[in-house]
Amino acid sequence: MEWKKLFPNFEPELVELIEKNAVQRSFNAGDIIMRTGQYIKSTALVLEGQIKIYRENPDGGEFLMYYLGPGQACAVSMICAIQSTTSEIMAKAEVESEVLMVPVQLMDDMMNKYKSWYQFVIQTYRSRFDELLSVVDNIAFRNMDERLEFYLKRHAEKTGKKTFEISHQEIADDLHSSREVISRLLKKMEQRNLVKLHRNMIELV
Amino acid sequence: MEWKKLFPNFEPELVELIEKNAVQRSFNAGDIIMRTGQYIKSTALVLEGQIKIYRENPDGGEFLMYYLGPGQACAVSMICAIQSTTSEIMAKAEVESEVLMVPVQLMDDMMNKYKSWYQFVIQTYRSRFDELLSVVDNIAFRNMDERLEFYLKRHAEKTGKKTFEISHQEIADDLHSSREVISRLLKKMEQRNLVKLHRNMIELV
DNA sequence: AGTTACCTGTGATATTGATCACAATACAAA
DNA sequence: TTTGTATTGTGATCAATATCACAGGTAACT
Repeated sequence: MEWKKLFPNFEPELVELIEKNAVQRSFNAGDIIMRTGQYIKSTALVLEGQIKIYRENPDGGEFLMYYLGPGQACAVSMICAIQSTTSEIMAKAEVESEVLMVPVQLMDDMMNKYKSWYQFVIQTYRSRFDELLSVVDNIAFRNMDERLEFYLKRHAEKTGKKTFEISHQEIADDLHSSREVISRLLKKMEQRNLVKLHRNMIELV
Repeated sequence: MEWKKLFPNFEPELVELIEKNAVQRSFNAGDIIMRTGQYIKSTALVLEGQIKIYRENPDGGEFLMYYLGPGQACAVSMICAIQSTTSEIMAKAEVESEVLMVPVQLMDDMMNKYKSWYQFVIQTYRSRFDELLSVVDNIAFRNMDERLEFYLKRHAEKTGKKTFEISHQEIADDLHSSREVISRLLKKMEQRNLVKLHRNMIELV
C-alpha cells in the first residue's frame, strides 16, 4: 500500500519509523472507530475511505462536525493521545476505510525529531479548528435551507461525485433536524433546479 | 509583574527567554486585540483581565465562543503565528487587560527546547477545542433558556463573582439572539429564583 | 404475487424565537 | 427639577422549524 504518497512531506526516516511501529486497520462502513469517553492510545491517519466525526448528545441526537478523507488525520486523537485523556467525539467509518494507527508513545519523539511531523500536526489542528469554526458559523448564523445546501456542497467537494447515496432521514440526523423538514427543503431545491431527487440518492446539478 | 506565577510549569530558562523577547501590552475595556483577516505576528498569553473570543458574521452579527483569563493563551494566535496565516476570529478585551505578546519567531525553537512550552501549547489546543465543542453542543442541542443559563453559569465560574454587570442587549449579542427574548427568559429565571435582576446587573442566586 | 420494511410526500398544528410597537423605569446630565 | 437617554417590560404578530398523522411508493424477500 503506497500510503506515503498521501503524506508527501514526511521525511524518509519518519516514514520508516511509522512503517515499523504503526498498525494498519480496516473498517467496514458503519464501524465505530472512536467513541465518546474512550481512551485513545493512537493517532489515526486516514489512508482510504471517509471517516465521519460527530458529536453525540446524551438525550439522543447526533451532529455531524466534519469528514476526514485520505491524507488527513484526527486532531482529537492527536491531542487525546498526547495527554492520554478521553475523546469527546465519535468517529465512524462512512464507507470501507483504511486507517493507520500510530502508537501514542511515538508522538513526543516524532514531534521533536521530525519537522515534517510537527508541521503536519499543526496543520491538522489548524484545519480542524477552522472546520469547527465554520460549523459554528453555520448553526449560529444560517437557516436550515442554507445549511442543507452547504452540507450537500461540502459532500460533493469531499467525494468529487455529483451523486450522493443517502436518505433524507440520515441528512436530518447529520444536521440535527427532522426528516420532514429536509424532505421539504430538498423538494424546494429540486424546484430551483439545484438537485434531482431519487430514492436513497440525490443528484447535484 | 509576577507573571511567572501564572505559568508555574515553565522552566526558568524558558521564563528568561520569554522575558527577554516578549512585549507586554495593555488594553482598555473594549479594545480589539485581534480581528478577522488579520495576520498574527505573536502569540498572546493573558496575564490579567478577560479576553472575549468571538466570531463575526459579515451580515452583522457576533457570536461569543469563549473567554480567556489570566494564565490562558489564545490557541488561534498560536496556530496562525506558526503558519503565518490570518486569524478567523475576533478578540476583544472585556475589561482592562494585560497581555504578553511572544514573537512568532521564537515559537518553533521553544516547542523544540522546552517540554513545558510544548505541553502548554498542547494543553491550550485541547482546552480551546473542547470549549468549541461545548459551544457546538449548546447551539445544536439546547434551547435559548438552557443556553442562557449555561452562559451565566460559565461567567460566574470564570470570574468567581455572583454579580454580572451587563445589559440584556449585550447578552443577546453574545448568544446571537434578541434583547426581548433574553429579557423574557431572564424574568422567568427570576421567577424560578435563580437570579435577581437589576439595571445593568444580574445577581446569581 | 404477497408481505414487509423502509423511504418519501404532504397537510395540520405546536413551539421557539425574531420582530415590531410602545410603555415604563432608572439613571445622568443640565 | 427637568430633560434626555439607555434599559427593561410586555403584548401582538410573524417566520422557521419540529412534531404528528397518515398516505403512497419502492425495493427486497418469500
